[in-house]
Amino acid sequence: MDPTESVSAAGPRPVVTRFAPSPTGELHLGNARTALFNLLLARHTEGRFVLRIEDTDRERSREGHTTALMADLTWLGIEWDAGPNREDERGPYRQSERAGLYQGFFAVLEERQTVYPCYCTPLELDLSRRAQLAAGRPPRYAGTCSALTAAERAQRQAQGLGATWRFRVPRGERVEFVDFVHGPQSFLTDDIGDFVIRRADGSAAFFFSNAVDDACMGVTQALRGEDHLTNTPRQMLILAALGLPRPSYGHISLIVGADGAPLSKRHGAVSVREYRERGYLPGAVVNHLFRLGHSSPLHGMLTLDEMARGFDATHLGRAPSRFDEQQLHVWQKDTVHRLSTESARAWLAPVLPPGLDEQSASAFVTAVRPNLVLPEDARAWVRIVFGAPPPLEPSAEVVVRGAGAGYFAAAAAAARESADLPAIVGAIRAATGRKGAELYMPLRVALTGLSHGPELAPLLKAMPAGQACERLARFA
RNA sequence: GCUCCCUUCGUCUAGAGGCCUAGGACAUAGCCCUCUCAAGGCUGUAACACGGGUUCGAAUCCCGUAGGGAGCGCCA
Repeated sequence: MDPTESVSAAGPRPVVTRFAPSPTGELHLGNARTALFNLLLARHTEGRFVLRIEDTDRERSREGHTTALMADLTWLGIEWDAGPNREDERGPYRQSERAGLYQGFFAVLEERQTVYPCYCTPLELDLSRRAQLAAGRPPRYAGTCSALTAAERAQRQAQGLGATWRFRVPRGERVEFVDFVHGPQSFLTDDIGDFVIRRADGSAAFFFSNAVDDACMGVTQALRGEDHLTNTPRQMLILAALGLPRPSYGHISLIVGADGAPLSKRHGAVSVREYRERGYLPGAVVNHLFRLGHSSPLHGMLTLDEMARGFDATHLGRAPSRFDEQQLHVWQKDTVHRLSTESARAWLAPVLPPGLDEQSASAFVTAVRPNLVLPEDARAWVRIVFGAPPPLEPSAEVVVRGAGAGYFAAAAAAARESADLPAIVGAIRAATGRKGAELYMPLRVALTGLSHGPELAPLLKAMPAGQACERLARFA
């Protein structure tokens, strides 16, 4: 089936996708990919992409995380049509501001008696779970409070026990749906315990708020992490009980580390922020994510628009994909090579010598950029170009000695006139008759201390006035 | 423990029973170009997790095994 086509009685509906993070931490690479794919899925047609902040857990949600999350998405170039800072009639887009709406739908469920109050304490529930696990059974809610009489409820309430509200899961039924990534799915309701949809403090729990919001916001495709796959029947049950439409669901596998284990701190950086701080560019990150768990006949660096055009939800992979930093490096290198001089200068600003004028900075950036992947790679070249004359590595020593004083006398004389490579090389050639590597290598080595590095001509131009001449004269 | 998901070159993947001697991209190796590195060009190495079926024919369908992952929360 084509998931980009959602058909209702009224005909094809425009696609609405969403990214619904909870602001309990930094934007994880896996979530960033989910956001990207949802954006692309919407943009592939003329659909809408919405950002919804799932901050119903007051203890763990922090406003700072929401701000950071949006900043990271924006940095990646992921822009939403509606969200916390772009409210419209379907909002508000923070769940913490939707309590009234949840209350309304909750009242419907209460009236239809598909929910009931549960007075079990966390301790009791924990004990029950352990006991079931120990007995080799699935740790499901035992149904202790499912058949309480009005009198029993009143009694518990009188004892001052707080109540959560559980959804009464029908017995002996089958919930089926077609996951647009994994294909047909079928679950037995008997495997699902009655679950909490309203916490003791009155707030809406995930299964409930998430499902209700998808319906209310007109979401047509819910593309999310595979960790939600087995939870989907619960949400379908809620939506069905409420008579609300459900989106079609698609679940993408999680991103794992190089060792195949779930991406975690021990793999190094896992958040978008960390990559940004290390100097990775958004285009590189996004191009890498685009290929993770998704295949496209398109090759090479793509813009978000090109990705959107080429995005194909039928080509979403089912297997977990590894986040391979080596592949990210390839995209990063490519991105760096394509930067305009101004952008490259800004990108390298943190490692450039303080107070360097714009023109010198541009010359430097132009010279070294082809050899960089990350800003830190430029540090060595900053030292070589702007610092004290670099010491010669042993092999370089040999090269310099082999060239002889006459070589460097000619070189220094020419360099005194200008930092123009052809002119300097021409003078040396005339004086020594050397050519090829014999001609160039002593020059490189005397100037940089190394036998490898960026092209000499731009490097020469990047050096402060008189620097080249000085370094060459050392060996004359 | 139970339920569910997953397994093709190093990596991302194409693959819907014969078009597969398994294709592509990146990585990698060699060569060319070249003052070195990078870039570019050319050529190469490299995979169907395993075992059984079904079939004239299986990467593809079925069963099992192994390995990985998720869910079963007053987290989302």
